[in-house]
Amino acid sequence: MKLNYHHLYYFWQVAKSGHLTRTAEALHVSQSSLSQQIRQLEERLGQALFIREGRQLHLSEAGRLAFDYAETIFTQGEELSALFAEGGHAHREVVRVGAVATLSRNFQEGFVRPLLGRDDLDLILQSGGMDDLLRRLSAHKLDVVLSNQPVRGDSEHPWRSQRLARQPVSLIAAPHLSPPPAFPKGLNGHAFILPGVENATRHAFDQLCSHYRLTPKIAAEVDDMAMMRLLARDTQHIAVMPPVVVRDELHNGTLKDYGALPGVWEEFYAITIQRRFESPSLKALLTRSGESLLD
Amino acid sequence: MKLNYHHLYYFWQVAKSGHLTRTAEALHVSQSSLSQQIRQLEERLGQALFIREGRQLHLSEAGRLAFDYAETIFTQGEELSALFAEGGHAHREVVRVGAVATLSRNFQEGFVRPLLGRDDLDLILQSGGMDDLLRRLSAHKLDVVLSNQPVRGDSEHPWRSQRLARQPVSLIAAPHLSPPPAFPKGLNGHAFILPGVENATRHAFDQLCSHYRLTPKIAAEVDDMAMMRLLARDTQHIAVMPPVVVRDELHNGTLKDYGALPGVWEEFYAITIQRRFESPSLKALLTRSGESLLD
DNA sequence: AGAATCGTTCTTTAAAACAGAACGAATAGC
DNA sequence: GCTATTCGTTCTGTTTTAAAGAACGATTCT
Repeated sequence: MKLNYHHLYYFWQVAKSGHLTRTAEALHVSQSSLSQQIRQLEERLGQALFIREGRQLHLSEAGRLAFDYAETIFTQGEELSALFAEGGHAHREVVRVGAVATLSRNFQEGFVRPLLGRDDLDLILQSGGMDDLLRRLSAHKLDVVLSNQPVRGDSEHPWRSQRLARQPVSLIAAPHLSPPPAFPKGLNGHAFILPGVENATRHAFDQLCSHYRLTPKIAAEVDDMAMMRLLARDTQHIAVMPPVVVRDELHNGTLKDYGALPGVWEEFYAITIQRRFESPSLKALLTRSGESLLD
Repeated sequence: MKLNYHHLYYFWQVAKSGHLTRTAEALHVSQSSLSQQIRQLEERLGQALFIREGRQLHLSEAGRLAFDYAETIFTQGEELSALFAEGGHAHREVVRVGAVATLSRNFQEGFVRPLLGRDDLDLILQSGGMDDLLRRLSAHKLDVVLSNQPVRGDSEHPWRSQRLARQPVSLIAAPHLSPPPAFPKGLNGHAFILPGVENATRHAFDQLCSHYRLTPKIAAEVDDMAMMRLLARDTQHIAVMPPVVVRDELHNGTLKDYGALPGVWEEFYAITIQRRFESPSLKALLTRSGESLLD
């Protein structure tokens, strides 16, 4: 015997207002019909949802419980309804990508590039904090989140982290620096622009320094890759970052790559929710080889 | 013209399996009936949900969209159904409290104390990280989250942060310490056990030190209040924390309160979701005066 | 006390969900 | 390449469910 969602809907409406008659008028049904169907729902669930006090209806504890569920159920339903109501035009395919704000813009662009030429779909790009993005992912407001670190999912939030690419991390600074910084010696006398301590790349860099007993001077700690790019360009300090971030500057000679750090990688992850039906375009994005994302 | 949830349910079931006939058998309805009602849903929404290729059904883009909504809708519905199915016994009132793991246990206990004696309700206490707890709050898995810092809600997540109490923060250490630590002088030569930098109390403490030009030695940074309690008890360092955390030790003389820090407070917040129907017991908890929570 | 309000119950009527048969198109077997 | 089978759709009539209306009882207001 299945749960009758129309009965639940009526219950939800009546519970919201607290009045049976008024709700009946609002829904254009008779109060008798409302009353009956709510009673049927109660019989189906095996418990009273309302406590009848005189001619007033109060939610029982079971009713409060059911109301909470009904709230999310029909909020979703009305959202769906509204989605199809607007315009009524056919739904185009849409891919919604979230990216942590600190991620390289070039990488983001590389990721979505195959979608840019297509006029048969809408691309939505949002940036934000990790927490915020994951919440939107859980709420099905995003299809994928790009991040530089994986997240482990649990039963409640079945996230899947998939490494898209890894990128060597280099010493990057103005050209013609003297003495030219070289790893591991030849770093003395230079100051560094580093990713913040939260960053996995920073962690790897610190370990590397510790191994070679280096204590580099830190000029700045920067989380945002776009910001780091600016600082590298406008100071004489050495930035530790993936070359992809400053691809343009390396190309036109504004900046110079002084060599990759051994064993240090910036990694890029795509975080998705396990869905039964993935958008085919998104699926294609995720199964590409990592290299094509970074050139 | 309202959305027909039973049609949506059939659509969901068929979309899951991809086969109309098999689904019809599983649901004990005729395939003609299924086919008809899915068609009615498509007419209602104004778009095809399935693309008929030969005798196969594939989800259209609109169908993918609808399927996502249906998934959350009917997952909720089945959860509700299961909840009432088990036992069938009357639902007792339940209050589910989440507390950030680093929060003082004594405070937590003080908060829920009025509920402990009552055998007409179930109390569920969960601890975890802030993100995790807020997610559970949003999913209606928790009724309230206790934290030492407020969160600002937004339209998507209408969280309400309510300050329950504020508590002076003291210098706490072993008794008979010489020289006895006193604020602001007399802190030299002592090492401190402090809350982590994320903590609002730590921030206030740092500002205070900066104002008096003190640079205290830091022996340890600890986020968890229970851990801090242990360290204060088992070392000769000075812990900066609210006395409520070590109420028992202060009482039996294991530890001593060397005085409150001016203007530094540990604050306690209750974070709730704006709900139409609050549990009356929870409501009572939240409207108590702050003092009764801390003694 | 009397009138009005509100939810429930009973009976009848309208609407829907449903099943079965016929149909057409696509796949599978020979 | 033909036939048998599978699978979704459409049309018809039947059954089930939802809805409306009237009568009722209880509560609240004046």
